[in-house]
Amino acid sequence: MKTDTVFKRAFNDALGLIARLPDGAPLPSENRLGAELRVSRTTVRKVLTALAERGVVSGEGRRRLVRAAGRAAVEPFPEVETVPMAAHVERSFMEWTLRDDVRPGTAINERELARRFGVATTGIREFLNRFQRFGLIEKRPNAGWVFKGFTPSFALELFEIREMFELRSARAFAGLPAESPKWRQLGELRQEHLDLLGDVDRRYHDFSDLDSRYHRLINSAAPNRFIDSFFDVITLIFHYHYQWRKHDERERAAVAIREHLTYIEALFTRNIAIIELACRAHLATARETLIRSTAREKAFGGGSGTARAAGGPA
Amino acid sequence: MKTDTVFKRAFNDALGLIARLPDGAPLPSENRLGAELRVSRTTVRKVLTALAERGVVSGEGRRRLVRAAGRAAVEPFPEVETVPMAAHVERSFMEWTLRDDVRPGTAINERELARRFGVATTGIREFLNRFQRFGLIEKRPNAGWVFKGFTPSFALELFEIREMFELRSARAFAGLPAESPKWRQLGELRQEHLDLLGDVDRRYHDFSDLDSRYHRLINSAAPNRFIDSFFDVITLIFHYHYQWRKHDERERAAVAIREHLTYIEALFTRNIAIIELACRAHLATARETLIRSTAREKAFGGGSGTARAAGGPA
DNA sequence: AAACTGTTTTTTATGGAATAAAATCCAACG
DNA sequence: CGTTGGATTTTATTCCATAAAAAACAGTTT
Repeated sequence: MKTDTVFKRAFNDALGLIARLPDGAPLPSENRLGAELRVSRTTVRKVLTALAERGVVSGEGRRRLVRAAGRAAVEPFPEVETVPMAAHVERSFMEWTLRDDVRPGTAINERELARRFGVATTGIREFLNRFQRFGLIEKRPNAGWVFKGFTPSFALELFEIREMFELRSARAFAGLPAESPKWRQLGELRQEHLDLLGDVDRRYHDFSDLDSRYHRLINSAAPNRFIDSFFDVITLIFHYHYQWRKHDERERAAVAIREHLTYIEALFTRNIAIIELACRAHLATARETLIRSTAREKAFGGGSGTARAAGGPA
Repeated sequence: MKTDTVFKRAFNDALGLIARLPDGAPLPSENRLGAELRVSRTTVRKVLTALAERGVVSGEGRRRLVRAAGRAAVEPFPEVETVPMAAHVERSFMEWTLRDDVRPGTAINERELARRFGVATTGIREFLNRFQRFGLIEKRPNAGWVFKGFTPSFALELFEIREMFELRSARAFAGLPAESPKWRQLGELRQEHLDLLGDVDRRYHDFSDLDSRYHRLINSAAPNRFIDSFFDVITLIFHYHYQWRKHDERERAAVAIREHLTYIEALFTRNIAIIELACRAHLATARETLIRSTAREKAFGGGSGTARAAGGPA
């Protein structure tokens, strides 16, 4: 059966929305709410019914009002029930590979993962098919999947492409006309970097998101769907990687922020040679960090997961 | 239920194998047959049983013999029953978009495609999830898929990446040591090009495959999973594109072969500047061909398929 | 008429079951 | 002892059913 995470997320968001309205205020129209909550009217109506049942809104049809009295008592749905299955599976999979230190070459068993993650095999299959493009798994028809692993060669291949793409985008960015709004956005990001650097001891874990937004801005100078798609790979890898390798996290973030700032200044000069220098320097550091971490993963023992040997049929 | 295309394909291949053996010859062991037919022993045994039923082999266990008498009478399974569902869906989808001239922005309806292609919706979903990375479709959660189309911008973005990758690989190829076996392979491919050019009037449709093998050899000089994956996109697009746009096909193939030959000679010089020149020239021609064809597709009317408007929920 | 809500239809997401194919285990043969 | 074939177990593929969500349709109200 389809999960109702969409409804539950929308319900929770609606609670937040209502909290900002005064007692007795009229509710926005169903269409407006739909746009706000990013769901169809069907789901909006379901949310409204649920809110009415809990006494947070009163009235019917066009005459629905906010009831402040009920607001405090209403429990939102627990966070876990609002995450879509696809996201849950992705997260579970990445954590499985990282926590259990799954070895390169390990066979992936659909049924076992389904059991482990608490979903039907269909969900696993769908995830694996989508995830294939990330280069970490490989399909052997009629014989399952193989986990190829966070190996040093994975990191090297990833960064070879990343460097090509990033240099190309940085050059495109430098060529943007002075009146492009992207220069302003770049300035804003510079400020965000400075703010984060000033408070890096407490907020270093915010860097992952800032990093992604920065590189996304650079890429947006000359959009290309294949580059965007590749950047999804980077984002995913770094997201989980940062989450998992806590060692020296603060220090690594601080270094990266400073490199970004140099890179940003370089962009403002619009001098290609200077830009390439800053860009390459930053990517080299990032590559070293990732490679060091893959090597470490390999050196450690462990590897609990499914471990059927992986070879062709026959 | 799982299809038995693997069995049927193996059965047909086994018939071909047996045709080459003399009457009364002993059959290879089950393991050997499995390796030959590229299936598991389970399937080999199923094939052997089927062959025995049809009187093409006699005996049991280790004492199975070829019976020439029966061979001629045995019908192989029809070709269609030997193609795996995934391949069938892919082909149907590509033909659908090309033949019906599906417009950019058209919503893709899982059920309708399932009916049209004669498979369950699961098969369509799986295909779409895998196919997403090709950049021709896009998913809108809970609201289906959109066909983004063979637009000129698709062709431009495709070729921007292709050029980056191909130049990089060509440079790597030029740097291979003289004793690398790839130089010999390159020489063999040069000969194949010459052969094909000599008989291009009859064999121009063989170019698609040669093209793919040639570029794959170049890429193999410095393997990178992301480049290999991107090359799958190219291969698919060109495969169907060549199959569908028959106009000037012979002429286009002849031009491309000549460009390849120039490119190959350039590689043998190992002079980077010359190589880049030849490579860029070839890619420029290919890009023009593809762009011309996308423009044409857009100019024509038609667009029969599912045509629900594509927008976000609400 | 435009924007809204009530109702119905269509479509997607997900679990489950049945079968093909692969993998494994085991006894017998050479 | 290594290889082969027979029997069994495990796993992947595929179809189907059902609930959630979106979309379309049809009146109402302002």
